Amino acid sequence: MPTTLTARTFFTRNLLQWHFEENDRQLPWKNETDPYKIWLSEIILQQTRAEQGLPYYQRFIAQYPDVHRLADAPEAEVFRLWQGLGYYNRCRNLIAAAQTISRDYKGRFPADYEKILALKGVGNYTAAAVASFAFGLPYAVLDGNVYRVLARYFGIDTETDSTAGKKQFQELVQQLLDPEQPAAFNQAIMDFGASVCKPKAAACTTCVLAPECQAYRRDMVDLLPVKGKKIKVTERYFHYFVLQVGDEVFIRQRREKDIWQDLFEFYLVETGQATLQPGDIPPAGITQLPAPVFSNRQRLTHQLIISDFYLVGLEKKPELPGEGIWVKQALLKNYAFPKTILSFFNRKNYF
DNA sequence: AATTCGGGGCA
DNA sequence: TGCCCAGAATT
Repeated sequence: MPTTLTARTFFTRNLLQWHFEENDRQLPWKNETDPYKIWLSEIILQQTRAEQGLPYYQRFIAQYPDVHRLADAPEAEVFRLWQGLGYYNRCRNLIAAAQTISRDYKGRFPADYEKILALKGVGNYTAAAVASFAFGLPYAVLDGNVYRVLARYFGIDTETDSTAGKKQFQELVQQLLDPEQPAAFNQAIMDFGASVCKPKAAACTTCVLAPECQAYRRDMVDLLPVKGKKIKVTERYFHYFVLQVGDEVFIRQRREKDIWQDLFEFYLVETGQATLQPGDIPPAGITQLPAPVFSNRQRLTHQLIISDFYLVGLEKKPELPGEGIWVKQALLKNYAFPKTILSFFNRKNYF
């Protein structure tokens, strides 16, 4: 799909005009110039809606006003602040990048696209966002909004999750970028995708780009963009033994390469079926199978986690395989848990 | 090139 | 329910 200069001009000019006139929702990271805050907001917002990320952003800024504070914070404290936000490798990479900036760059965020891109957890999108918003560098962002807006406006049916698609859209948006005002362009195209050219129920009747929009012209708005990959959801059965001795509970940190890495959980027995079978009993001094006191289903992108929780009161701490710690209930708030575990805490009549 | 990393909002 | 969200890293 070759783009004419006329088309590029119309698109970019009208998009920027729309953005200038539109009173869109103000968010704390908009019109922000501190690269630390912009970077932090972008990491939090990866695959995350603004409404969901906003309270986390506010708590992070309050707790860690600058990159040194974040770099020097205890890892467990940062994870506790990230608890519930998901994609926890973002948190791990956030800490690593903060330490790189704090130590290698002495707290001075690099004003260089390649150096920004080299930071842990920073890919093409985030590097372009920070480079443009913080330093006014001419790098166009390519996120879910941009794919959608461009696929529809130019009538592109290339699969957006293919290598060819990424390349095609990346080159296109970079051509469309107004190098005189990269920050405004990037903000505009993402805001436009979020509020006008929405995934469902796009506001085509009032859209300022509709006159030149290929998808609108061909009545293909709901067919674009095209994604190729299908996701397969695996069912997993977790049996959590809430082992208690006095006012202490046994928890362990998930270290394996799996979901919820670095978060804490109870003693886990994972099986291939919903009901616990004789022989699945953990070596925890349990002589007979207890009945679950609570159940939970959590849907992740690729997995459905079905959990049963068993309350087990013990006289003395048993010998358990692997690593783990006994924690007083009052101190559980210092550890980061996945939502499945939090759902157990939040249930009525806990302990 | 394909998978896998959370969790929530929406029709 | 299925799709999507200010994506990135790993295999």
